[in-house]
Amino acid sequence: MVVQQDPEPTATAPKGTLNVARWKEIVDAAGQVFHEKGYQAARIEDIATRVGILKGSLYYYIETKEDLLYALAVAGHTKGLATIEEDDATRAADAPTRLGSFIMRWMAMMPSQPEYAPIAERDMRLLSDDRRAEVMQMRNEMHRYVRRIIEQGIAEGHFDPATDPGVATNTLFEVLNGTIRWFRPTGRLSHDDVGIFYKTLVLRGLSREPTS
Amino acid sequence: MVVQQDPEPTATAPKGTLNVARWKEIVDAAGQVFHEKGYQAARIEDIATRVGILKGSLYYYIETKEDLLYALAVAGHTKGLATIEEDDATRAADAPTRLGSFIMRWMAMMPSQPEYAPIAERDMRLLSDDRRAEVMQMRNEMHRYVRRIIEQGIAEGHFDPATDPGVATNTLFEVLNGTIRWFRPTGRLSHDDVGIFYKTLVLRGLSREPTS
DNA sequence: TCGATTCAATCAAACTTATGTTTGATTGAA
DNA sequence: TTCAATCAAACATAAGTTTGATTGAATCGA
Repeated sequence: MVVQQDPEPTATAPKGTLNVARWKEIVDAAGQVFHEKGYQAARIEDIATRVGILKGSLYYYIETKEDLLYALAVAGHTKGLATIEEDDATRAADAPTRLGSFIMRWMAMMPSQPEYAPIAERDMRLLSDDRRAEVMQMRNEMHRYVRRIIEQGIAEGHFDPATDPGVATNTLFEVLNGTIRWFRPTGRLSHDDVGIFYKTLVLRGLSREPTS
Repeated sequence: MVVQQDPEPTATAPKGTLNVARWKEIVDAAGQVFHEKGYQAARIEDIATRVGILKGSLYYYIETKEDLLYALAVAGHTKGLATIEEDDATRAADAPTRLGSFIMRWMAMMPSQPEYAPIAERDMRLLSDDRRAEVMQMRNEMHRYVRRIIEQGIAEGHFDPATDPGVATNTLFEVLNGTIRWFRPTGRLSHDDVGIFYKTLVLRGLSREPTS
């Protein structure tokens, strides 16, 4: 049975009411396993075992392994967009304030988002064309948000006018999402500490100060 | 037959002289295919076809698919370390100069290194323990190099003493290597342009200027 | 209250397919 | 004649997927 996140024309019709809690368990487990091993190396069996059922039983919830990648991608991007939309507090502020706030909010979101991990990787290529397009649209919306802040900062005179907003946006997301590749929560530093570093690095980095 | 990059105790003994040019073709092709599809999704057949032979014939050169990943990882890291060791020109300079030079040299290296791509990814996990340890050692050496420059910069008073050198090093490599995930050489900007952006971003970012 | 019925959820096992790998034959230049 | 290099075909196996049976709690009818 398929959980219909939104209407999927060709998907098998639902058999009835679902165990939504179980579905969340499964997606969480998939997020963990994908994070540890990467999407392709992760076995359906790994995920099933983590949930406590047999691999075949997973197919009561999914039609294909890719469904799990898709579910995680949508969940992660949805969370990302939600994080962006909490912007109210600084919406009217200047670009440095808005960008700093965004960085801190993004980093605050990460620790609760193991699901987010896989979407920061290149596994998106493995989604079907339709699904990838859908996810990419969400991704582009996030990028547009950051890009506009950077453009605003240039227009305001806060940021270096030599900055290419597109390049800067890509770089910022690489920095933020790259965190999952090296950060270990057991270490000395918290996500928040790292966020503060990113914030000062980026705000100074984009400023009009001479480089020396 | 296995190309012995360095003594591998348990590897099958070489059958004789190798066609070294062909071996390089194969590694290049593997680099391209891995870059496009990722290591696991890449089929041995894709690589063979690109070289113009049948997939079985590849096994004249390798023992296992992982050999190709390993060869690329070693080649990429070797190139990375070589890039670092060209440091002579700025070795005695101050940290900002050295770091800026490193960033520019690194970016100059990238376009000629499709082989480098996979090592920037998380596919290293798929190497055998021994090989991964070996590659990680090279990686750590590169990180140590950057880290020392950052520590030097703090000691000199050029860089913000609040900087955690380890975090800054990880971040810098994420920025540099993240380039391969979004950069398209067909675009308006060159690797060099991006390098200049990175350089000013990082040097300003690590400086002691207040953030405003 | 209690037997019958239903159906979500899972099991157990088989099936399928892609693809990495092996093998023995072949080619063609030196 | 040799042997590096490749072919052609078969092989092996992991892992995704399918299928039919089973379980057990909730619901229902008498």
